[in-house]
Amino acid sequence: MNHTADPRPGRPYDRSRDALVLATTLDLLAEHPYGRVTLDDVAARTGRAKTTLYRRWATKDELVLAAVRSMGRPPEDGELPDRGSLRADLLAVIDSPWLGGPDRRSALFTGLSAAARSSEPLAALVRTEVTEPYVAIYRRLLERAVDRGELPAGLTPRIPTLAAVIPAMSDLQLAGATRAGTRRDFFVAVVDDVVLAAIRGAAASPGAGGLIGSVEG
Amino acid sequence: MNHTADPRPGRPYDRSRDALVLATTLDLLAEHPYGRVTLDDVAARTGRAKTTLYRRWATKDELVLAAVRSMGRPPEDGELPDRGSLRADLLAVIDSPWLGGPDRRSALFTGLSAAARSSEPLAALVRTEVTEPYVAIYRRLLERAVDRGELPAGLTPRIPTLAAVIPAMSDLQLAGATRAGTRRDFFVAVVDDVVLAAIRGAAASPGAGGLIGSVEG
DNA sequence: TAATAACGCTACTGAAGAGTAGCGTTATTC
DNA sequence: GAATAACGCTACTCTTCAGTAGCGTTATTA
Repeated sequence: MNHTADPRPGRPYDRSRDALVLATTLDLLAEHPYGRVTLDDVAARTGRAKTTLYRRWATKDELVLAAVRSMGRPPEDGELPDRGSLRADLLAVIDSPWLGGPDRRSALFTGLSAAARSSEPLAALVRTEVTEPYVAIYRRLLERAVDRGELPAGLTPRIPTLAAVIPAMSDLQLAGATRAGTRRDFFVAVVDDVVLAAIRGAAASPGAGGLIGSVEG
Repeated sequence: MNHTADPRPGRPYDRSRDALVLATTLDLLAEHPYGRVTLDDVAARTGRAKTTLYRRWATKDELVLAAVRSMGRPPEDGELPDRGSLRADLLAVIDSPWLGGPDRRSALFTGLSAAARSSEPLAALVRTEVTEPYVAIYRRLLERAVDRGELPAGLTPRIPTLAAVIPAMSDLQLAGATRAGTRRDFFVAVVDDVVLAAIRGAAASPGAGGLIGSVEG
């Protein structure tokens, strides 16, 4: 494949399973708390020796970091067609295949959230690679809705607040809500509420306002 | 104080700081992931010897268990006056002093959610001591709203789904939303959206419906 | 074929943390 | 005062896990 490979002598790196290693790291992060994801497990589940993992990534954090980077990005402008309404746009984000769709993506976010608490560089990476692109999407969708006339022009958006509820609901489990439906069901319900409220003007009291934003005066 | 104390000879247990130990355990759980809350820390922060802690609670899990039990319960029917509207009722739940109010309570739920993933008995306890009473409150509030005529009588409630979003938002941090306001601000925004949508009929598509519930036919 | 470097494997080091043993001290009952 | 048991303290055991060392094997280049 790659004819520009380095001309070093000796056996070359076998990169064929690197992607599997990264994916498995994410899988484990979605399943267990960060502290219980061990490199021995990753090695065993991917058929690589632990020492081989350390030849690529110097520390556990660097492996997780690389795994996060390998996730790709949420859908960009071009891949996010205008569905004609704010509700349809938000549902399209939810159902985008990024990270395996809404349920797996949500579980993964839960794991990353916990991992970010254990390592500041990792937290920074999660912010730039996951949070900010995600927030940018919502900002764009709200601009569209304003352009469309669905939302008032004077809207002060509360993007991070909105973004917080859509991608991740780690406490669904705490509330036993998983038995009442999938995570996707939950997100759809939120979207239904949020959009209807925004369009009809949720801001009952000044300063409060709904998740999407508030309108001054 | 207690004249019915056991008549055993020897130095009696000094219970004076037991409550402090339990409270400190919860504080640490709100601050760090479960795996990084150590009994050495609890001992140091409470001025007790680690061995003394083990004379009361046989394992770390039992300590956490006792701490959860010591939290008390969310406000019961009698302590939850009818505020006249669903919105006011929900805000009253949010602002109840249980567990130190909305922000601390939310942080604590985040910690408990993580802890519950590490221990099945602990998960069961969190369900019965935290989740179920909390869910019962929402059920009661929705019944009131139906009685009041605010919500339609044929409502199929989605209580666990609603309960999931109100008490805990561990991923606010992931989305950087904490900088945009307190956790309480977030909950209030959710309530504003959810209530407005429920009252005006959010269920745009059958089967979907908002967080509060859907109406058949 | 010689040199090189990745491979898997086994075995290790070192740190952290749950849980325990033992001891001298202190508060209580009889 | 004697017996008892909790107290704080130090020091330990045991387990888990991040990270490393060394070795025989294998894939590659020159």
